[in-house]
Amino acid sequence: MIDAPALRVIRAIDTEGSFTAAAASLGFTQPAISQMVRRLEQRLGTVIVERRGRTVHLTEAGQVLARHAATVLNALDSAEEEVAAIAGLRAGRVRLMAFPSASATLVPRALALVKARYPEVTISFTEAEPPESLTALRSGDCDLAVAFAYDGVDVGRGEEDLDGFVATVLLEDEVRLAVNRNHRLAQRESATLADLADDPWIAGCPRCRGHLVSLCTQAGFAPGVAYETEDYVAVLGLVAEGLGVALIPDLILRTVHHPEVVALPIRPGSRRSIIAVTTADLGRVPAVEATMLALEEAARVIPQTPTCAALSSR
Amino acid sequence: MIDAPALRVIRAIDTEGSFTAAAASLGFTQPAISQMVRRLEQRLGTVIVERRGRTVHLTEAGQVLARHAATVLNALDSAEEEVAAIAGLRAGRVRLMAFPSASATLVPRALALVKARYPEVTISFTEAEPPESLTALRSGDCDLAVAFAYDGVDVGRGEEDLDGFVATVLLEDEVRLAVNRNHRLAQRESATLADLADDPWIAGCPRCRGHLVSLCTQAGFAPGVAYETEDYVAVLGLVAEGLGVALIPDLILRTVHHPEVVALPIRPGSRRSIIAVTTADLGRVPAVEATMLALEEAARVIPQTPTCAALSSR
DNA sequence: TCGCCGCATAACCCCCAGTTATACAGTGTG
DNA sequence: CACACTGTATAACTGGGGGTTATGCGGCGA
Repeated sequence: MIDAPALRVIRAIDTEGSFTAAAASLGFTQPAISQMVRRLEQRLGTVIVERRGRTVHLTEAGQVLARHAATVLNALDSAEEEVAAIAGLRAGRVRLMAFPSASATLVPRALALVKARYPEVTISFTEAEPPESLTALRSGDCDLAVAFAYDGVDVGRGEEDLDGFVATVLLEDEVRLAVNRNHRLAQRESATLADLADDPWIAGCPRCRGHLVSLCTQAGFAPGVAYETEDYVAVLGLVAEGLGVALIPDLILRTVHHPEVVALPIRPGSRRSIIAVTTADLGRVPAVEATMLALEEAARVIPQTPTCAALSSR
Repeated sequence: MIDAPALRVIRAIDTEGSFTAAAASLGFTQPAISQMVRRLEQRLGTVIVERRGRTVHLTEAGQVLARHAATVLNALDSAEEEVAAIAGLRAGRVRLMAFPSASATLVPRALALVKARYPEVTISFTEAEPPESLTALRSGDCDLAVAFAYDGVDVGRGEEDLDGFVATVLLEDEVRLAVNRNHRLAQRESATLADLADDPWIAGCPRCRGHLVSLCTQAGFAPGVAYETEDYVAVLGLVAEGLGVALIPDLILRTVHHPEVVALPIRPGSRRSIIAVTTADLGRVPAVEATMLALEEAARVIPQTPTCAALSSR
């Protein structure tokens, strides 16, 4: 019935005082205005402008329209501006979730990068292990998740999508064996899991434990899990006390050092991929995209751990 | 860029939860919604809805649009409603101007009629003699004027328009001669102006005075104007005191009676037309039109004064 | 009285926004 | 595990709304 262009015309007529001037101010020709007014009048069933000789004036109905025109056009303008701000990274919000050990270096660095480039973009950050973060992503409570996948089993690898998600590999994280420095294997250059078939094991998060069991099974034994904790600092503490051995991603060992603990490469090598996950649509939201790029950039600064191949050729 | 239909669609998607449901609720087909969203997205340069499997959700930008959609659509709705109210005579304002003696019966009756039929229509009323009321009409300060025209000389007659105005004759008002009941002509059935060439005259408003002079000139003399007042009650008072004679419209004599005053028909008869004047555009404004009709109806209740022809045949 | 300025109208035309038809993807269920 | 159901995306087509140019007409000022 009434549309925005019509209101713009009404407003222009009101302020300019003539059809011709209104047309000029809107970039139209004069007949366009005449027709627009006529259409609107016969649609509304009442006169909205009073043609008095060479000048035109709004009738009461026209003034009603002009009054509401301000509201409507202002709202449209601010909507457009706000969306443009989001599109232009002058605004926007990203709900980021990452697993605890990514929170240590990768995420803070990426957050800093985004904040430096786009100060108006706000990123809310929640720690969560991959299963929860992916659930949150699925349910719409999260825009971008930093997760990890062990050796391509847990979730898809590379640029592939998992369950409709889009995942980008940020970096590869070599899994190492953590033993007490007095452990019988502490001086070795590397170890196989079979060497530790009888040691008590300390398991991390459920997925990590799953990975541990899987690797040990491949090595021909079932690990005796003596302790279980999601906190890697605690894991290191347990190892430091000589209470057991553990598999710990290299990324953790770079941030949490412990003098009593020695980290050995394992053979065959095992890695986890640290990935950024989002949906195809959210990946195209500017703020999310920018955060994604910042994560990739932050990951690039952290040197990749030597690959299994490079390790064995040493 | 952003238009009202698009906002309607966004809102529907938000509330309905799917394109199909939104389409159904708006009476569109599903592809229409798909295309609309796509268009909007590429126009705005950002993603608006996140397609997650079988369900869709608004992104941050989409939520911004949905939020403003409420403002815009509400404003449009209320604008439409207000205009419809004006068009349907459930609202509206008429600025009416009438000359003093019309205010006595004609206008009050018309106002009452309008108020009874359309209680929500408000009529503001200002007394003004024809020249001022027509000026106000021309300048936009008045929507409808009740004026008078002496014998088709002052302003156009009948349905003709004067200066782009539209005039409708409400009633014909016979001009009579008012004399003191002791006047030498008081017992006559009628009089000619020539009979009163030597009497002192009492003149009314400027236009009335003009008319008096014009009639007397036709009768071959120049009237001696002893008193001049715009107030017809005062005119009658002067006549009652025997201070002079006056020409007074019949309409006045019907409302203001004075025992000392006798009103005689004059020969040749002279009348003034009481007309309702507005512009072509304003005449199509429902409230103005309704008031105009009410004026005509009110005039019909007041019996026409006998015409000059009927009088002379008596 | 003439000329300029501004609105109205007619004829034309293009593009946008719908429609139908159909393919494709995700999600439960036998 | 496959199938059916439900929902979105895409393609091709079509109609009409809304703009343009050209022209007429009326009011206002010099």
